[in-house]
Amino acid sequence: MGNFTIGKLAKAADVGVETIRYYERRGLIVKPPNPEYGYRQYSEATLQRIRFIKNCKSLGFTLKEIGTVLDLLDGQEMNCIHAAGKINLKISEIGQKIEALHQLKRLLEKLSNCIGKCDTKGEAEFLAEFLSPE
Amino acid sequence: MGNFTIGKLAKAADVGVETIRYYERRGLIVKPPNPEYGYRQYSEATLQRIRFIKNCKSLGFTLKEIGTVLDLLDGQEMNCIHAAGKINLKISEIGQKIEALHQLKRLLEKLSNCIGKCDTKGEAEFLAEFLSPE
DNA sequence: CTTGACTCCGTACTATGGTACGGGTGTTAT
DNA sequence: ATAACACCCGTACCATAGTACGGAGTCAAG
Repeated sequence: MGNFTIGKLAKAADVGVETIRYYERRGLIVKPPNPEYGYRQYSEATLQRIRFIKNCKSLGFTLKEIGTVLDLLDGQEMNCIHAAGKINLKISEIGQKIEALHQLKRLLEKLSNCIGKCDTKGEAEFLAEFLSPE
Repeated sequence: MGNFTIGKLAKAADVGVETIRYYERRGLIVKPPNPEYGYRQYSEATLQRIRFIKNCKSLGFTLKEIGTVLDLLDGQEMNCIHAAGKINLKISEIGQKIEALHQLKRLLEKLSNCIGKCDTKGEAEFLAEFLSPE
């Protein structure tokens, strides 16, 4: 266990084989060295990395942004103060996304309520509430 | 106030003029009717719509998804039960995104802590925590 | 009443993030 | 041992979301 060929890894992470190769080309995951004989072997850690990338992507981060976060996690950033700054920036960015999602959720909940009551409200009114929630 | 030419609107929403035209082509915003003479006039409501789209995009939604949400807000979805189902689906999707962002935030906060203490942890360890947070 | 900035519209190009293809080689199930 | 299937690698193609361009019309300041 914990050893995959590229096809197994792709299945486990639920992405295409080509996606994995693409991430290797982009430097998001390391390509295991070409073995003396047989196929490359991928580790559990790589599987986790791919899942992480998928996750972040669905949250609106680009592969480039994800790459810099991975570098931070890898401890590739040698300058500690610089790294800390980047991390804190990301943390506050994430906080903002969370807040925006909460607003969006409240908006849809309100809409759901109106539909339940067969109440009708204009779209402009809803968007106004979204943009300046009370 | 509340009346914009396309250029003013683009500036106010902080997008390109071409982006607005693109959204019109995609049907995300309505193109004001061609006036007898002169330029089209855009309303405040359109500005809000574009800001909404920008916002949702940064949260990882595609333009297609955003379109269906806008349709719901517009009350275009005639079948109430169907609409309510879609809305509730979106709401739970958003809840999941919020949870994922919280996890990611905790992960980076932990990382930030380790850096503060000049403590070092492997990337695999961090990702493992992210994927199965205690 | 002209000149410069802006709009209109169609078409073409770009960047990002993959996805598909094809020819060759390696592996495995029967 | 020989299909049938998986991997390797390079290159080409694709969808999404814009971005740029060119030629014509429009507006508004001096």
